[in-house]
Amino acid sequence: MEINERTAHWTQTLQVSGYRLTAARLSVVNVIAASQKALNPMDAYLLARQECPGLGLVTVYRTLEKLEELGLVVRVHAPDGCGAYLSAAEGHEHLIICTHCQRAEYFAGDDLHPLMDRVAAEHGYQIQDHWLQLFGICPECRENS
Amino acid sequence: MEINERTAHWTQTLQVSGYRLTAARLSVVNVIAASQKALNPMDAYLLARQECPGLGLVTVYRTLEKLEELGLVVRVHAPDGCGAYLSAAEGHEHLIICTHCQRAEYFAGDDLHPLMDRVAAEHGYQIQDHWLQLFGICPECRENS
DNA sequence: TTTATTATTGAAAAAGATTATCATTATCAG
DNA sequence: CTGATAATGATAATCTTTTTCAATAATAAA
Ligand SMILES: [Mn+2]
Ligand SMILES: [Mn+2]
Ligand SMILES: [Zn+2]
Ligand SMILES: [Zn+2]
Repeated sequence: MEINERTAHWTQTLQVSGYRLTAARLSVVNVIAASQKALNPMDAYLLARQECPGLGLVTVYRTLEKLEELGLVVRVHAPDGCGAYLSAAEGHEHLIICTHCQRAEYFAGDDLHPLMDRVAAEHGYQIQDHWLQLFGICPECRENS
Repeated sequence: MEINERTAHWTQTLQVSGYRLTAARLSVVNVIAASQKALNPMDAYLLARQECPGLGLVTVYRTLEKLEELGLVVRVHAPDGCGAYLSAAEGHEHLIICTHCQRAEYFAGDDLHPLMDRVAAEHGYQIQDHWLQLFGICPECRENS
């Protein structure tokens, strides 16, 4: 999805959900929706303050909380931290994260059903969900090294 | 691996690595090595204090840090927290975690190479590592519900 | 066994990250 | 425009993890 399309979708969803559109909130939306990499609250705060100087860090936390609750962003877990947020996937996708620059991209088309069926049978678990993430070096970072 | 075997291995590894064997440290080792579920520092502290009453929470943090550095335990990431530790896998294995009781088991035999090759080709990433975790309901919890 | 070295310990303080309070302000339906 | 109230940001409060430091205990050497 394109950035403008995404911010339009997010602001509309916020509004439809009964949330008001404020300058502070929109600055956070813009920053997260446009970012190629997962941002933690402090990252987002520093970037969004360029658009909304009076912004408070608390508002960043509160906005991320709402975006997550609406399924528009997801929290990204990685070896170096689990407090960063990224635009949610479109459909069933998983992340590949660059260990150099932290750029994150989604990929689709995994089929873990055979594996899950086997594990379910062997361990007796009723499987509900799965997490899959790949880590590597992105094309840009491969060139610059 | 059996519990006694595991604690023996851990204490030996600690000693060989130049760390001293103290009552405080051993109480933490015993608790983590015996646990079926991932324990966070406070969990481990409360359990280990039964064996070592004077134990300090700081020592739990420090012991977990050393065990992780030696590859004997791993930090487990889950939707409800990323600060818990579990005995490390033997070889290449991944976790299946019960969303009811948090019991965690390893499973082997996943083969993500075809997927990783495809993603590498399509996204241009050089893939270094992967995380895979399944979530579900364990056999015991399925019965009790 | 005794001794010397020094890694380890736990209390306390400090630092970081996240959440709660609350008076003020801004949004938006009417 | 106006009124109801959601949202804001400063501040304080929590919660988790790390740092400091003097006292202690584990280990190797004598
Ligand atoms: Mn999948
Ligand atoms: Mn694997
Ligand atoms: Zn990169
Ligand atoms: Zn269970």
